[in-house]
Amino acid sequence: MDYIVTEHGIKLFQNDFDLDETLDCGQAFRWERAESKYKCTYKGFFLDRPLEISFDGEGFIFHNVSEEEFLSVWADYFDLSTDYGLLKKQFSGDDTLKKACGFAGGIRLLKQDAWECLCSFIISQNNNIPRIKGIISRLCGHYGHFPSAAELASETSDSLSYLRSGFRAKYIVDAAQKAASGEVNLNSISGMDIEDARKALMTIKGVGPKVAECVLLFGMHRTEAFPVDVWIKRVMEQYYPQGIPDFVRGNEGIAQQYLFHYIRNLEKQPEKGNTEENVTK
DNA sequence: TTCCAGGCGTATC
DNA sequence: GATACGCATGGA
Repeated sequence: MDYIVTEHGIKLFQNDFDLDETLDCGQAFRWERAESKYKCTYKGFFLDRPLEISFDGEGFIFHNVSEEEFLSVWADYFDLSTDYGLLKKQFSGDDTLKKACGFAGGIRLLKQDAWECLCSFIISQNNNIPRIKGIISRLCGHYGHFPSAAELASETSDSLSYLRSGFRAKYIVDAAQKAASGEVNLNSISGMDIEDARKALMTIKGVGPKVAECVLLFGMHRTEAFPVDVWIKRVMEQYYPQGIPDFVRGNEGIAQQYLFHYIRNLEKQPEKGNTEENVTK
């Protein structure tokens, strides 16, 4: 790890890392881009620990962070011990993945908290990213932090109406009650065989295959987890009718992140000739 | 107005 | 086990 300690905090020199691509790609929902004198700044949280992080054109500044905190918290959260350059090199044996890595090669997989991740992806179902962020923001605003399972276990869908989370409120309550009672033990699930882990997570109401996979990938860093949402379904149909190539095995989830970002952007800004813009009116 | 969003529960066959 | 449908909310 290449970093220096400065009077403002830590300055990290890191390849394969882009703040927009990592913090605003739909894997985490509590990071906001902030105005600053730097090229790019984000403010957000891991658990109850706040962070302001900037890119100044050459390095990543972890504002007012001690070396001890950087090494024990943030280096792990940003998965700095994984060589994403090497992974991308491996992925580039496949044409589509090569393009995806070239498009958003600065994505890193955040090692998030399992409980926050479970709540967040329950909220994400049949929803869009701005609204997911809004609901989570109202939730944290209400408690002053991201509420624990124990805190949410005594809520009801009525008492959570201020979230405007719709039909998902009852699912949040069920997840909180099961996690708080120990009926669902996120800590032990994280170490289970992945099939057993999926089943255990799916005993929660509102947790199906997609949400379970997201919790495994983003909240338990199980990089072999492969969430299939509407976007990835399109990728699979269009590019991988035979399935994801074998050499990706073990890192399907990381490949998924590159593909997700790639396909979403392709459809947002379609290349010329690939649209229906010019059909007869 | 209608459609859609990082899906899932339920009913029905 | 497969498939169809409703679901809360809000932005486009």
